[in-house]
Amino acid sequence: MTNRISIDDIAKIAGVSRGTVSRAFNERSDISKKTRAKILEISRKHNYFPNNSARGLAKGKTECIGIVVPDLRNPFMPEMITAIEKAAKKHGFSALLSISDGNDETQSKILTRMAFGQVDGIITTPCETAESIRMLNSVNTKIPVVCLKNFDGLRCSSVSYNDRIGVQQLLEHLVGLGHMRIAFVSPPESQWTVSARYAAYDEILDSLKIKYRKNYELPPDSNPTDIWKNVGKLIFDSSNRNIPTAILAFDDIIAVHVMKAAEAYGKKVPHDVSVAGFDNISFSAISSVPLTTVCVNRERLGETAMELLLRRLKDEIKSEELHHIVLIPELVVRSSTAAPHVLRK
Amino acid sequence: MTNRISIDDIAKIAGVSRGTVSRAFNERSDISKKTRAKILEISRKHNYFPNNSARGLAKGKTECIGIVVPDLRNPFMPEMITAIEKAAKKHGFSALLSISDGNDETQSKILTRMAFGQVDGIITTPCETAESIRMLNSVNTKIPVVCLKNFDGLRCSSVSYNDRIGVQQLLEHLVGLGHMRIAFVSPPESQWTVSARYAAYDEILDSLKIKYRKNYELPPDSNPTDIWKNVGKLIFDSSNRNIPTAILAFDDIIAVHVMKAAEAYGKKVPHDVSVAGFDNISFSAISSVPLTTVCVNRERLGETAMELLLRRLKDEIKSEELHHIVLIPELVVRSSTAAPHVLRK
DNA sequence: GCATCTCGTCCGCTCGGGTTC
DNA sequence: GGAACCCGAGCGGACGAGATG
Repeated sequence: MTNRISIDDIAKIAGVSRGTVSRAFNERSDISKKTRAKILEISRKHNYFPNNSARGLAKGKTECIGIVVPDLRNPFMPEMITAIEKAAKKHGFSALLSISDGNDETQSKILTRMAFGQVDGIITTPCETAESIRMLNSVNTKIPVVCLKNFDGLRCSSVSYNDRIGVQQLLEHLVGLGHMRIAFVSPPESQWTVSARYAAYDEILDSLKIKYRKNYELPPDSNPTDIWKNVGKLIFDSSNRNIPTAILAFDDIIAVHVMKAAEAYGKKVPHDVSVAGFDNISFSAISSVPLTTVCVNRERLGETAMELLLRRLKDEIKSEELHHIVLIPELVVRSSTAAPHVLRK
Repeated sequence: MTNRISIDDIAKIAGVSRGTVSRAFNERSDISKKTRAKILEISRKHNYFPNNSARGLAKGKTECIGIVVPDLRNPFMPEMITAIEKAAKKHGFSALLSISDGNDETQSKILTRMAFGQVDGIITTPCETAESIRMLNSVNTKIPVVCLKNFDGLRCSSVSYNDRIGVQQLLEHLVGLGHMRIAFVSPPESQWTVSARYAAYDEILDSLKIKYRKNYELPPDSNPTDIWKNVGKLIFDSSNRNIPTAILAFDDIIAVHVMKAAEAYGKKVPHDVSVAGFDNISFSAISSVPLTTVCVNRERLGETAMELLLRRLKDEIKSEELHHIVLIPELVVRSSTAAPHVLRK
């Protein structure tokens, strides 16, 4: 740090006191427009800007929020983060991004550091372990935490979207097309969201008086680019006598793998099998067969989370007061779903 | 901030001075193992951790780096960011992520704030305007800046990869397969990287004694999911008498659109037209026809950028000393390229 | 003389009571 | 009696000279 020029230097140059310079930068009322303009001009000329740490220390806030996510592999995350960062910036906040790797301990270290003066509040897609929940609840008593998921034991506000309605829209769409054998394909790691969507799948088919159930669970060891091979073996293998006519994938990524697997086994989508996903990631619109899926508005998700956080920061909401906001997803019908082949003959 | 417990409280409880507590947390030598252990234990019990702003102010550093990128739409970015954040974390740094939207002014505000005590150094994919360059050069005299691109006028260290070699590998691959009519498809916005790749395309074909040149430039107004429609009109329209047998796309995303367009016009990839991309984003391995592309190792890119930054931070490198590290990409041959149809008859 | 710890100063800024015209 | 400004006390920790055993 050469070039160090501080508030005192500017004060001296402007011929005012330190406090006045401070007031100029903090948009406070008790300063004349003229003085303020002059000070800002001088600051610009001398390339001065108030030091962030000092300001943070004196104010007891950082104007910075923390974003903690397990990884960025699913395009959903970057889109989500973009929205959060945008909303944060709009309110004068910066965003500290930290990747937990889905690891309890890593997450714990990140949260500790964040909670002690690194950020004013946290938006996170947390790990689902008991230890993680304990930690989040504890951090939430210190600085506000908004989770992008909501599950048992978590005592933090949350913004999420309604999995059940998403699943319902997709299933009703498929059943409406005439499908009676709809399978569910779930990812290797079992998370809360997976169970939630499966439960919805089960119950909604129930309400639609459909008996068929089939849950294909992907093996955990698969190489991310080879998932479709396992999908193929699991579902389309010729020895499988009871192939579903439609497949509800846990998310769009898996759906793409399902389509690829189908193709590899000579099945046409949607002619031989319909496929639907979840999330509407940008790629699903341009996949070889554009994917029918369910869309949650990331912009709104991000904005809502940020707004919830802001209200806690402004003390409009107390830490004991938990808010759970649930957004409604929308069905996006594309070409990967159609009436089952048998019906069309 | 309720719950506020400071270094003084811990000192009092432990029966030592403030300085000793500080030393316990800073791994300094002049403190006995026993005292240190005791202090850390007490801190843990009382849920204490040194305040980040105060520490930053006293030390004159934040242990935080800034990452500034135009957007996260291309999956390349999140992968890049993941690598940087990982490397940063490894060295005890947090990462502040800021999205510039490719906008000069936004970038400028971000950099100003970052340069004044918000972070210790910056890794960025900068805008390419004159104003942006001026700003970066100026910021770089205050805190170290490492760019993930390198272009004229920029006086910052950089880590990038060799576009020319990437293009060369792809072209030699295509020409080796027998292609004589290879077109280049470039994105709407014209950036430095586009010209660099086009220049490489031109010169390398020259050196391979191939005359054919064709640059399809995508219109700027296209909806991100509809790019392929424009590609189709541009390239595969039946009135186009001189359709190339192979297409070199600026990046994988465009390549995917090219493949989709080809399909829409009844052309089979690679039977009727070969397609190659750039970047090897995760999706290109699972697109309907897996894409031939060129791969740069993000892990290395991120790590290298972080290491370069660290050396500046440790004063091993002076700000006047510019380092430009150029990584070599690797060819990844998949199924989207093959010998041209005519040859195979 | 050495390991270990204490003390006072400083980092750069905000804030609010007090002062000035 | 305001509007505009000054002043001094923190904010929580780092650090180095000096004290203690």
